[in-house]
Amino acid sequence: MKTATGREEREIFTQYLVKHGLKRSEQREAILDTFIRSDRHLSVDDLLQLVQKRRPDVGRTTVYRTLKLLQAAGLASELALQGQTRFEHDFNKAHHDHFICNSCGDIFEFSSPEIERIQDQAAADIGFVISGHRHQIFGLCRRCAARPPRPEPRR
Amino acid sequence: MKTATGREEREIFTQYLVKHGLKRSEQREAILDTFIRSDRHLSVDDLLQLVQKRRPDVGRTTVYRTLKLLQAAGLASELALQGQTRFEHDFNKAHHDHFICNSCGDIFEFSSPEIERIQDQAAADIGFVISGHRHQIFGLCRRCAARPPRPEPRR
DNA sequence: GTTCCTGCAAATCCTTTGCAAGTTC
DNA sequence: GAACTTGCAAAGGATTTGCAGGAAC
Repeated sequence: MKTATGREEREIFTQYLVKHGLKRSEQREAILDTFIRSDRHLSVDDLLQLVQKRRPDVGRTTVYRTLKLLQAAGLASELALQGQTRFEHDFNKAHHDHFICNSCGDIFEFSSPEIERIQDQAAADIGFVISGHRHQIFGLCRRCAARPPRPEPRR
Repeated sequence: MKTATGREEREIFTQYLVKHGLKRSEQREAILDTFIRSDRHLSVDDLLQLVQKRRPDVGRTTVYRTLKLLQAAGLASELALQGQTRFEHDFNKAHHDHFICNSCGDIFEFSSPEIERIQDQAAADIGFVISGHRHQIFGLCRRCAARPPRPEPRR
């Protein structure tokens, strides 16, 4: 269970706005708040719908724009995932990797310092300076793997 | 240096077509051939331009359609890369990971059995059945890292 | 001859941009 | 009041689809 106060995130966002001469707004706060409360990996539409439950007047455009801000502030990061673009929290999160179920779409996270170490070494070998990484592992989650496979996996 | 005969790939593709009641065509062959010869990570446009050098009459639509076939046949795979979609060979290639230079866009590959092992273990822990993975590491390649950093990293 | 392929143009999807009206500072 | 935000609608870019003519089987 997570407390989801998001106090720190809110502070970071405010600082980011101030630092860049931007202004707060109810929409931005509603979006950040909704984003923080949800600990899932959301598409733009998911987030839009959640926000609109609270404030039906928030437009899709503003969600796009605010997500850009959240990324710039280091609070969110984009996850390009087989056609779908999703966003996840990027605050106080260790580098982590994703297990993505091809059947139900669920995403599980895991992190491994050992993998970090190996890739740092490999990077050093070729003189590459790492700034970030993205590791997606596809397959079937326990639940879906247990189910009998569909006759034709439909692309 | 690679021989780039692509004999095996061609066979696989032919078998795929036959199995699915599809037909061969000059365009498809030209596209497959061009794809095989290039061992880079291509965008649809890159591939289109290369193919058109040989056959100017090949349309973009056909490239899209043929790439879908190549994916279905297990010969190509899509690489979603910060806005850009690219395709790479997916035949006889060990699982591998990518270093992607944020500055020049170059892609370096590396593979690590040890990373494979770790992720297999992590998957087993949660009952996840792996079918594939995609690992992208962003940063600066040796050449670009050596250059003095730009004043404002522009978003 | 039937079925599949192709290229074009149009349609679609996702995301960004221009702009007039509303907010924040 | 000046500068920033917003939502809408329009624009943009990438990919897909409908269709008539052409090619493969």
